[in-house]
Amino acid sequence: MTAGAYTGKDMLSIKDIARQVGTSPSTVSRVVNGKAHVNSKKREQILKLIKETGYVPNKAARSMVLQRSFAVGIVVPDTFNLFQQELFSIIERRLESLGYHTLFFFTKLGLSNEEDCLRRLSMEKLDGVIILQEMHLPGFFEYFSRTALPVVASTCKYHEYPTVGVNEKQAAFEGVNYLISLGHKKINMISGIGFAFGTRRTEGYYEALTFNGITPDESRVSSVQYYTAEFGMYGMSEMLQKSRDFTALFTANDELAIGAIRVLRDEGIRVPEDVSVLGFDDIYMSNYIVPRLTTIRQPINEIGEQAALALHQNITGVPGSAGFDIELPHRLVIRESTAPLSPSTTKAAGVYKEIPC
Amino acid sequence: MTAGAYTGKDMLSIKDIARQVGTSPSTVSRVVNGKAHVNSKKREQILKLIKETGYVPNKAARSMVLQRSFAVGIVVPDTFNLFQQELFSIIERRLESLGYHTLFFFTKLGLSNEEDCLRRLSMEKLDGVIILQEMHLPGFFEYFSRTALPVVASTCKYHEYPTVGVNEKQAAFEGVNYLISLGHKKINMISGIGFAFGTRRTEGYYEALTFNGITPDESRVSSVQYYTAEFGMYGMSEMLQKSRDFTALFTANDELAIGAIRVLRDEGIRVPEDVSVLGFDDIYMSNYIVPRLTTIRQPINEIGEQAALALHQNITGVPGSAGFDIELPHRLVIRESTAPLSPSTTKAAGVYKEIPC
DNA sequence: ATGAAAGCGCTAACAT
DNA sequence: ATGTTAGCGCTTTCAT
Repeated sequence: MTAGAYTGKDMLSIKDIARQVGTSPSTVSRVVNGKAHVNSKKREQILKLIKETGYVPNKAARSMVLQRSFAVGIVVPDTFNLFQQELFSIIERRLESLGYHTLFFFTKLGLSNEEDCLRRLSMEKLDGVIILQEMHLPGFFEYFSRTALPVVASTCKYHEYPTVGVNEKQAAFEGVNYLISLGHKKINMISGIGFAFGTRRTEGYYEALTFNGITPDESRVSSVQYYTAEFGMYGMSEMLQKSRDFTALFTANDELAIGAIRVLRDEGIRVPEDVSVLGFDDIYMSNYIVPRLTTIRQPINEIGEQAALALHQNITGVPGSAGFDIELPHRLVIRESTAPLSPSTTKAAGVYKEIPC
Repeated sequence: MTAGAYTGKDMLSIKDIARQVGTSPSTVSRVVNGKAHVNSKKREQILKLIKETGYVPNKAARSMVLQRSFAVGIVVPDTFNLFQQELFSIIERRLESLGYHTLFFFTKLGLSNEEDCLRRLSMEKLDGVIILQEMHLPGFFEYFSRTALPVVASTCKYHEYPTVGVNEKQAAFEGVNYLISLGHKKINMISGIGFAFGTRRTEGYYEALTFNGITPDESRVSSVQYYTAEFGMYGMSEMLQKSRDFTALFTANDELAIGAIRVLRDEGIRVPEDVSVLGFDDIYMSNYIVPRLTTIRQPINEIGEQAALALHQNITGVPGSAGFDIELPHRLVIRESTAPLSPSTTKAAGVYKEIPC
């Protein structure tokens, strides 16, 4: 079998390097992997040749003997919202700097879709997995356990694996509490279905009301199918048809808020003069839209950073690093979409100071 | 060397399956790969066992003997804008359905960063590469040529490789032409540096002016560092300090437009009553912000679809498929951020009908 | 139709 | 310090 059989992938191997220097593959391997026990003159020589020829070790071969892939999987929902997209970018970069490749696993809701995802995931000998959505197929957990695969969840909780994120319920609680402190009592909420984060945020909403002696009213809460601006519009439209008797709105994420504001505007309802709107996440756009969105900020950089790091530590077995949940601080970012109840006020009052970004 | 040496990754191999069925690895391999020449009874038996045990072939091993990775790389700029993020998602999904994994390669501007990117890229025996930004390091092209790696560019042009996207210059031309048809003559532009797409769109702007007998004025054009809302704000602020004598603005992408509108608002300048704003890309958000953005739509789904498909065809060597640029139709989407020059008019006039999304 | 054997490029254990 | 050897899991001739 000669080289001619291949389609031009004339990549040179460790043997080629060894031969050209007049040494053995083992020595070259030692040099490539920065190991000791190699004559420094020979080392220089090899390094030089590697640079000249542009030799790079074949990952598949390495992967095979080392029994690892240098790749981590990241499981993301098919409904990949802006916050998750931003988070993914951060995690990906951090992982990359730690020497991993990131393999994407989009998953649609539904067991059969998850099955497909698991099948693909298990073909790779992944070094670890980061999860941005809860999976419901038992096979996942079985696979993770059986293969003792390091797993960390982020912005969601998955079995006993460590998770990094904010305390969403508490954050929502504080956000709604702020709305109440502004004088609002008739506070509606738009949430979504399918993911637990919507539920946790809704719980915070209910608790804040109860805590302040306001009787929660389920008819004030609407759950839409996806956490998108489009569905924020649907949710708001539907809500307005039922009743206009509310002065504030809390949405489970910023995209829903953006859609809701859109409908409010179209209906001639002013934000924040007539209705205050509070989002969650603080996606990049929230600071640029009209009106600038008041929202609960997740420290996305830290979350991504910590998630990547936690996984890395789990993979490399840093002692004492495994198994701990990391709760990062959220922050209420007060901008222009919320205002005191008083109908004459135009802007968010000076009681609360804007927290610098 | 017994199994106990491993860290719990007790994955079974093709040999295990073979032994349990009482046959040879070759036969199992044939079954797994759906090849002929295997007794149908034995085939069933093997298939059954595979399902029961959850056996999946080891990709690294396959990769090694097949001399391919089943992975395609996608090179994206470090400044990963919303349009590119959306496009990436689409491409990733399509590629996934074609049986590839997608490996991310973020690249910062600058030769040394590109070098690093190339080094990582060449470690994988990629089946192909999709490029969303021009690379300037000659090493890339050398590597692609030498290894005869299938490459397709999207939303950018790279050497002689096929590209899929819209005719940006023409699209910008038409957009600005629309602004002019609305009566605008004093049309400013905010573009960005670093990527050729900004240049192409700027060219279209200049040509439209010239075409309509308006003398281009370089002081009306400002180039900012990044194509983000934040820099759209910077660009607009700077512009306003120089002169308020313009009635329309064209931005090189939607995010710049969003930032520019933000500043206009803050300055009490109404959009579109005082200044019409036209974007480019039609990112998801553009249809939900206040005011809804008039913009030039790139058919993002088709672009992603075609890019993935073109690469796949190049990889599998579909005859006659290689080397052709695919130009997809753009479309001016008229929403609320543009209006006729007449200062009394509030909304985009009825001359142009809104094109349905 | 099936099995034996070679080999993909690399690393690690074992000699020397 | 360095080379030899075995083997990671798979596919693919080549026999049979």
